[in-house]
Amino acid sequence: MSSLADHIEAYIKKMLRSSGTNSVELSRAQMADDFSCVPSQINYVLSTRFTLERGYIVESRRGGGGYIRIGRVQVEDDYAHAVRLLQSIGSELTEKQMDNILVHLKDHQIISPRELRLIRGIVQQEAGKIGQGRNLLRASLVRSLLFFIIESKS
Amino acid sequence: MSSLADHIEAYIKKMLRSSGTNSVELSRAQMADDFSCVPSQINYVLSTRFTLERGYIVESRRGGGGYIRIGRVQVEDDYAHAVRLLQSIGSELTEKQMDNILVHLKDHQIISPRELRLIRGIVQQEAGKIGQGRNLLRASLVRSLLFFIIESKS
DNA sequence: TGAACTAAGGTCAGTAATAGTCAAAGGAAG
DNA sequence: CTTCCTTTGACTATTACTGACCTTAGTTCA
Repeated sequence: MSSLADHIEAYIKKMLRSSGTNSVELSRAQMADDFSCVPSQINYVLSTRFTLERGYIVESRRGGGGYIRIGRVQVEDDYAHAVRLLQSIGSELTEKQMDNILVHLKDHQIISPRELRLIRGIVQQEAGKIGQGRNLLRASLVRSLLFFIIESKS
Repeated sequence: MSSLADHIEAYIKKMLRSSGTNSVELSRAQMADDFSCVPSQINYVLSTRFTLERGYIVESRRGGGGYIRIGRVQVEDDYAHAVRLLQSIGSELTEKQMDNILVHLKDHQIISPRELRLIRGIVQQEAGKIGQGRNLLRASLVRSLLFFIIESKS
């Protein structure tokens, strides 16, 4: 049931975890070949799953000896970083923005997968109860829940 | 007597029981096909029977390879009463009502004094940001934060 | 040295595959 | 008959995947 994009994402994350250097380099064509797909599929995965919002940096070079390098953003202090992320939440938050923040925090082990699911569930449930102002509610809810979690752990 | 929605509910619960993992994944279209109904009927069942208050988390994704995943979250007996209290929170909540609930939960050791202060602080902060609909926001915020706390402890 | 060739990677728009929303119609229990 | 729950379907939104075409960098050789 999980899509090809999911598999590619998982594979890259596994490479990242086992790299030790927080950064991996790969060949787009090679990758596409390994997964039997068109090369642009790799770009699709990168642009949907490895965004800056989610805490990843992607660099690349074309031409002979070209490459794609994927790194995780470096933070000195996870706690301070999380607080900054929280502060970056404005008064409105779309579902996609929320997801990016949650995945970012999960990938950096600031919240657990279970907490991520719970927050998503709670927000979905509450947002479903109102007609207007969902983005406003989402912002409040996510800010509060994350603040609570971070505060509880510190 | 027993409606189609009931059958679908029972079927999903049976899948959950026999899954071993406390979570099942299904395809909305497939499900609708199996029960010879329109796909949105599945949404109806999910939104009326598999709510957070009843102990379920529903996640889904659209698009190719899309899915609906239903997970179970279990609440211990100690907290069942608190959950019922949560359910009684309507769509609006005044500051006074909120305080009554928080104090009650603190007195019954469901939340700690620190958590009480934290919730009050968060709600005050968020409520201060908006002009209208404070009671609506308070209800969502308190319900969500308390649910999160209870869920995290059980 | 620079034109032509080779070897990467990037973009974008179109198609297909799912799921979600909402309001209206239907039906059963009081 | 009224009210509440169920069922339906038309319309919408999101996500995945593909292929044609574009850009950039290195290499070769007249």
